[in-house]
Amino acid sequence: MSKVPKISESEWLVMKVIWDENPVTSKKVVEVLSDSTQWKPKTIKTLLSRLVQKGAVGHENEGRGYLYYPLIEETVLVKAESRSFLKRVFRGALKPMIATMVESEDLSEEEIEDLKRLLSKK
Amino acid sequence: MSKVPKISESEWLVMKVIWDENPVTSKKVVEVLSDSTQWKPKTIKTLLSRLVQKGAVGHENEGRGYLYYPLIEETVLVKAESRSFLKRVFRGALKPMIATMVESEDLSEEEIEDLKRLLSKK
DNA sequence: ATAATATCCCTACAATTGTAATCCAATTGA
DNA sequence: TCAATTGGATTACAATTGTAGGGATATTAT
Repeated sequence: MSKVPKISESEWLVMKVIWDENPVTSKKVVEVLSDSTQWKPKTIKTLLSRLVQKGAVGHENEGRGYLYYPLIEETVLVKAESRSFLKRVFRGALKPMIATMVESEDLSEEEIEDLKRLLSKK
Repeated sequence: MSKVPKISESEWLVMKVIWDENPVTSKKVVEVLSDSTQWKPKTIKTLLSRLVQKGAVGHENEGRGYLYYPLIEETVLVKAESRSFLKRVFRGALKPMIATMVESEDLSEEEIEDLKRLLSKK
């Protein structure tokens, strides 16, 4: 049944880099995240190790270090998180959730059309 | 600017009871949550205290105990959480989020119609 | 060849979270 | 009236999280 590990807020940022750059060295992860965070390289290494421990990330040798790659697909984690969020915040009710989001965030004309089309297909 | 406090997973369950039953005694909160969780009354008391500390809940005297009431509106907390979720999991992109949710959750005919109408109004 | 550097592994340490138990005062039931 | 119960305050304690530092080792620059 392969449980999905819990990924913390900070770990999510690291996962995103790993999904985007797959496979990737820690050096590269540090580079990418140094743009969007204030984290010290050591902090990023710690997060990487924790993700490995959690089974979310794997690695193979590449010279002196590792090449990291995801062991969990982004879509799988995204779905698990979405479901948990939906349950926690909206008591599981999808419609109010979408309504809230659509009200409070911005959508372009085109996106609205796309979504309507998507709904029609259901 | 009144920052929105961070409410943990378990605390959310308590908040929902407080919003629903506002105002409410701890006894009542315990009653309601005993149906949906395995928590001991003491655990629920702890969560209540933490919510008070965080400024999410207030109380006034009522006999030997307190009457608890929310200090933060549900919509405010819901919006804050939604935004943070959207950013963390979907990199802030609303359309993919809705697409994912619509794909993986169930919506009735009617809900789909409602949503289309809602989108049309935007 | 040495010194500087980069990687990993291990350790650190406070705050938050989950999950209560203990202690004390007030209330209530016998 | 005296004991049992209940509610709140305080304390507990391990796991997770945020945020690194230190040490060992390999690599690279001089």
